[in-house]
Amino acid sequence: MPASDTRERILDAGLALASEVGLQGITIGSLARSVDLTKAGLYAHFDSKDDILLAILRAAVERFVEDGIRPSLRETPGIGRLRALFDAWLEWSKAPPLPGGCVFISSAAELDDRPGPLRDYLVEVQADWAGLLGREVKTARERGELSGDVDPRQFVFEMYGSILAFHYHARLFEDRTAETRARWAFQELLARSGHDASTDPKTGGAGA
Amino acid sequence: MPASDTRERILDAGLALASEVGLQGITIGSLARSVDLTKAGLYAHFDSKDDILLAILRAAVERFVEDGIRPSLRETPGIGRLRALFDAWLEWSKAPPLPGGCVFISSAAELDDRPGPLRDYLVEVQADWAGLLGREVKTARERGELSGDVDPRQFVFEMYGSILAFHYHARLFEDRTAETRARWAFQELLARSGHDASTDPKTGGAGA
DNA sequence: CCTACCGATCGGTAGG
DNA sequence: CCTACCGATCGGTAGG
Repeated sequence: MPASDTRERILDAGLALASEVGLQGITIGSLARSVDLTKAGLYAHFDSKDDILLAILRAAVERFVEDGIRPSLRETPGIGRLRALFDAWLEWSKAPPLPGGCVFISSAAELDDRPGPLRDYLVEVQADWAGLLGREVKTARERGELSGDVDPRQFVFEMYGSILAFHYHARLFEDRTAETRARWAFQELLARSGHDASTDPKTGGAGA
Repeated sequence: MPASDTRERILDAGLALASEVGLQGITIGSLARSVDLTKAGLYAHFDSKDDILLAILRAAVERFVEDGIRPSLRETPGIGRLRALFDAWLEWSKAPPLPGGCVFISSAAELDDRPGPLRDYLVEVQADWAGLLGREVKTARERGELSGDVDPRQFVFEMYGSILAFHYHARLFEDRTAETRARWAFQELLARSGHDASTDPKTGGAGA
């Protein structure tokens, strides 16, 4: 029971569209056209436009969990896993399985001012993500891979900084060095949090 | 010659509207209503919607230059001025003279994917800003306030990170600690760039 | 899942 | 700066 092939097709097209024009930029008409249905056809699968947008956001989350989080959880808890999560995050922000940028970052800018179920869902999802990263920082601290006085929330705040600056520089400035700079910033964050880089399995890829 | 009072009124209202619903969220009708004109009234002052949006973006830049950059330039070149610029930037991102968030950040997410004069202007303005910050980092380096191996572009990249993470956390998560975290991140950036914090005139405000 | 349609609003213009 | 209007599109629905 694939839930409905058409529904999946709609969400795929919606995800692609959202990454290009933003969630709010999606129009019932444009979405219908991109999936070769009439507008009424869409309403056979969804109740309202908001219902569609929410489903698209959920689909994006599913993909990120599948492609980014799940594989990272196979890494050893602590620094190793934290690094894998950062890499997955960066990879996703580069260009998900999508033409435009990261749907979460662009929709955050659109939604931060508009109360409603869409915003609520995004906040919930992002809080979960920040929480997961924070717990991994704690684990690394407990394992002695990070120094005892590292503040997990501050650490996660700065991880967000690297990713957001990457997204901004890569997409607006079309700056090819953005990825290297983001990795470098993360490396520096690890270093000043008491992580001994000389014990890393792989330290390459950085260098301003 | 105040250029036309009405034009100013339109831009003021447009700026406020843009910060709430985004640049692209502005509608000729909604803008006309918010300034108590008819749509045709707007076209007595502007040629097209894009013309209006561009003028709004220009008005935002003027304000930032006036309120943020200009006063900072009175500070001593180097660290002092860099700190003033960071503070002004953070202050502006908090809530400009505007209800919504920073127009440049939100419009960057909207425009990064849409070629055109609007995007071109934003890129130009942001590149100028990054350049100005970069030159100030260089000055600080030459004055011996930052260590010789600091990379100005990497430094500016990380300043962007702090501001963007602040904007994201404050607006989406409604996180009250966001400002403190951003200042802390900047302080850490200075510290690991060889700046001796003990010589600062004012070091307060940080503390995770 | 389509045809055919709803009232509202979109960006914009003619003419004054 | 307004009235009056343009064709196109918006989100959505009735009825099948």
